[in-house]
Amino acid sequence: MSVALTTAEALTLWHDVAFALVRDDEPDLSVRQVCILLTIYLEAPPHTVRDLAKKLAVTKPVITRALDTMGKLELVSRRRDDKDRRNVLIQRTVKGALYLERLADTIGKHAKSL
Amino acid sequence: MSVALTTAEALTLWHDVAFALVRDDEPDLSVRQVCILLTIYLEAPPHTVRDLAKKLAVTKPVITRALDTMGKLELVSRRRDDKDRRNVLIQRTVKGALYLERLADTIGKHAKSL
DNA sequence: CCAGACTGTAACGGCTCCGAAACAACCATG
DNA sequence: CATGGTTGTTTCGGAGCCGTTACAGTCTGG
Repeated sequence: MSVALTTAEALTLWHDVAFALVRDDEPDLSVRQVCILLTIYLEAPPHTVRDLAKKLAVTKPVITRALDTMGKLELVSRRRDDKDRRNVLIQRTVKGALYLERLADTIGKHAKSL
Repeated sequence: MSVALTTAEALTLWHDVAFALVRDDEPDLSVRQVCILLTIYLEAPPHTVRDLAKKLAVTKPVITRALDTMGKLELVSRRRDDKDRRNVLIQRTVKGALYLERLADTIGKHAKSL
């Protein structure tokens, strides 16, 4: 699928979704955090801190802290890798999946009404 | 125009754009700030602090501070209203227009390659 | 078995943001 | 004019995120 958007359409879409996120009750995630969350849910597992840091071109502590916060929100969970106990495997959660489904809904709804 | 997106498409689009924003050299704007900036550029002037606060359902200091930061980045400028000197009129700038044009490009590019 | 390389994490300092409340400048109505 | 209501801003305390650096646990190859 290929979608052509005018400048105004693209900006209106972005505005509407950002607006929905701000008005939402959910605590605001930073752009970085959303990016991390989406990477976890869109790309195939397994995900480690190192891999995510490399993919997003940020330092490892950024990933650790983002996992801390999103872990508290139960959008994501962590587990030690039994094969190599240095590794931490990042896993999806039901809440995280629902959160992103709602986000996709919001985006889709506003794209449809452009 | 009406654009239908699957869940995966919507999330991929959001991820790609967020990723581009994170990797960008520009200082990251928060979701709130982008929302304010887009409101200023998409809706018809004049814009006042009070109006923006009401539209986005945030307190006035949030707007003031966002204007401070974005003002430093020259994405937006302020001027006293001569008709009513209590008011501050928020104005667009060349840099701000260019910033949003680039954002629209990024969105459009990734929408096209869905 | 142990030195070195690799994991993820904690600690530090700096910056930004937030909401509530207090504030200063300004208008308008009597 | 004075007073009450309007505007935007500042201040305060608290919280979050960031990058750098330093750390603790784990593997691995000689």
